[in-house]
Amino acid sequence: MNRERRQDNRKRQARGELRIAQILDAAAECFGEVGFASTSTNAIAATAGISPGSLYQFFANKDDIARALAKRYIRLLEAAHGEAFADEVAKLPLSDMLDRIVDPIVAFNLAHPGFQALLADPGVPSQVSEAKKPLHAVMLTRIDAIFGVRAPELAPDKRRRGAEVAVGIFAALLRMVLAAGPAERPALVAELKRAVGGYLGPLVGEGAV
Amino acid sequence: MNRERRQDNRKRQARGELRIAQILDAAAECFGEVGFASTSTNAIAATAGISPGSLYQFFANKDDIARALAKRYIRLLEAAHGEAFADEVAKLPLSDMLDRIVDPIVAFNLAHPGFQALLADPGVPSQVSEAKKPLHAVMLTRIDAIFGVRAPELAPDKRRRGAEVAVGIFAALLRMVLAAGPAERPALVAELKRAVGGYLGPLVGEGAV
DNA sequence: GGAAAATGCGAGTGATCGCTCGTATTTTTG
DNA sequence: CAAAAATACGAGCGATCACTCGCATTTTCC
Repeated sequence: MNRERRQDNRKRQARGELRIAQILDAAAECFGEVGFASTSTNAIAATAGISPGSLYQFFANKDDIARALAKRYIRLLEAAHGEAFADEVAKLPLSDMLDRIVDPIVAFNLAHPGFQALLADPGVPSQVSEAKKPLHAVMLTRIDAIFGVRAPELAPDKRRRGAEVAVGIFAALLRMVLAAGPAERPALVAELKRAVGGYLGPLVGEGAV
Repeated sequence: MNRERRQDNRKRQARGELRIAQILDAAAECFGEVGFASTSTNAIAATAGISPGSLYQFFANKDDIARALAKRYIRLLEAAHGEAFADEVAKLPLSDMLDRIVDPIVAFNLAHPGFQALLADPGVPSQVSEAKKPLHAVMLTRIDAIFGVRAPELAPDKRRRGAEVAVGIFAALLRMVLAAGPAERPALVAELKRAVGGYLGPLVGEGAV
C-alpha cells in the first residue's frame, strides 16, 4: 500500500544501504539452502545478524525481499550479458561465438549461486518469477539477431523456436555445470558448447564444432 | 515409527484402496497447482472429498503422501521405460532409436502432468526427491548400454558424461514440450530429437539426423 | 544542542498448518 | 448376530510463521 511507498521514499542513511545489502546476502544464502517457501523471515534476519523488526524497516514483506534480490541479480547479469552479446560476436566463427557467450554467463552463475536457486524456484511468488521474463526475452532477441546475421533465409517461426530450444539446452546444461564439482566443470562446459553448437550448427549452415 | 508399520500392515478394504487412489489423485492435482510446500493436507483432504482425519487413516504424514505418489508415478513410468529401452532399440538407426525412446516418455508425461510437478519440485522432502534417483540411474545405464553397442571404443568417463548430458538435454526439452500448447508440440518434439540426436551423433559415429 | 528522522530491538499477535483424538458408522469375521 | 476391525468425521491442539508495536538508540539537519 502507501506504507510501501513511504518506505521507498524514505531517505536511507549509509548504514541503511549496508543493512539492505546484508539482508539480501542473507536471503540469497537462505533461499539457496532451503528454497523460498521454507525460508522464514526470522531466519533471514538472524542470518543477517539483525532483529525481525529491523528487517521490516527495509522491506514491506517476504515477497518484497525476493523481488529486490531478483532485481539485484538481474542488474548484475545484464552487465555480463553486455559482454556476452556485444554486436561483433554474431559474426565470429560458431565456436568462438560460443566461447564469448557461454563463458561470462557461466562465470556469473558460479559467482552468484543464489541466482539459479531463486529464479528457478517454482514456489517463488509470480511477481518474482516474472522478473526473469525480460531477461529471457533479451537472450532470445540476441540469438534471433545472430540468426539474422548467420542464417537470414531461415523462416521466422523456425528462428524463434531455434532460439528457444538453444536457450533451453543452454540453461539445462548450465545447471549441470553448477551442480558439478570444480574438477568436472571444464569438461562439462566443453560439452555444453558442443551441445549448443551442435544444435545451432545445422540451423546456421555450419558444421558441428 | 511402528505406528507407520501398523498402518502398512493394516488390512485394507476395497473402499480403503479406493480412498488411497482418490487421495493420491487429489495430491497430484494440488501439488501440480501450487507445489508441495504450499499444499496443505486439509486442502488435499478437501479435494479428495474427505475429512482431514480420514486422510491420516491411510497416510502417516504429508511426506508419506508425496512418497506414495512418487512411487505410483515411478511404477507407471517403468512400464513406459520398458517399451522405450527394449534390447533391440540400441541397434536401430539413430533417428529410429530416438523415436522409440522419446515418444513413449513424452506420452507418459503428457498423460501424467503431476509427475514433473512433483519430481522437479525442489521444495519436496529429500526422501521423495531421492525416489527419482533409481529412475535416473536406469536411464543412464540404458544409454550407457547403447554406447556400448554403438561406440564401444569410447572411454568410460566420456561415455558416462555423454549419457548424463544427453539425459539433461532430453529432460530440459521435455519440460518445454510439456509447457507448450498442443499446436507447438509436434514441432518441439522434432527439435528435441534433433537436439539429442545431434549431440549423440558425433559421439556414436553417425551423422546428424 | 536539540528536534526530527532513521535505525534498532524482540516479545507478542493473529493466522495457518500438520496432525490428533474421541467418537460414530460401516464392513468383515467367526 | 455380535465382536472386532476398518473407515469416517471434524473440532481443536501445539507449533510455526509473517508481520507488528512500543520503545530505545543513533544519525542527520538546522
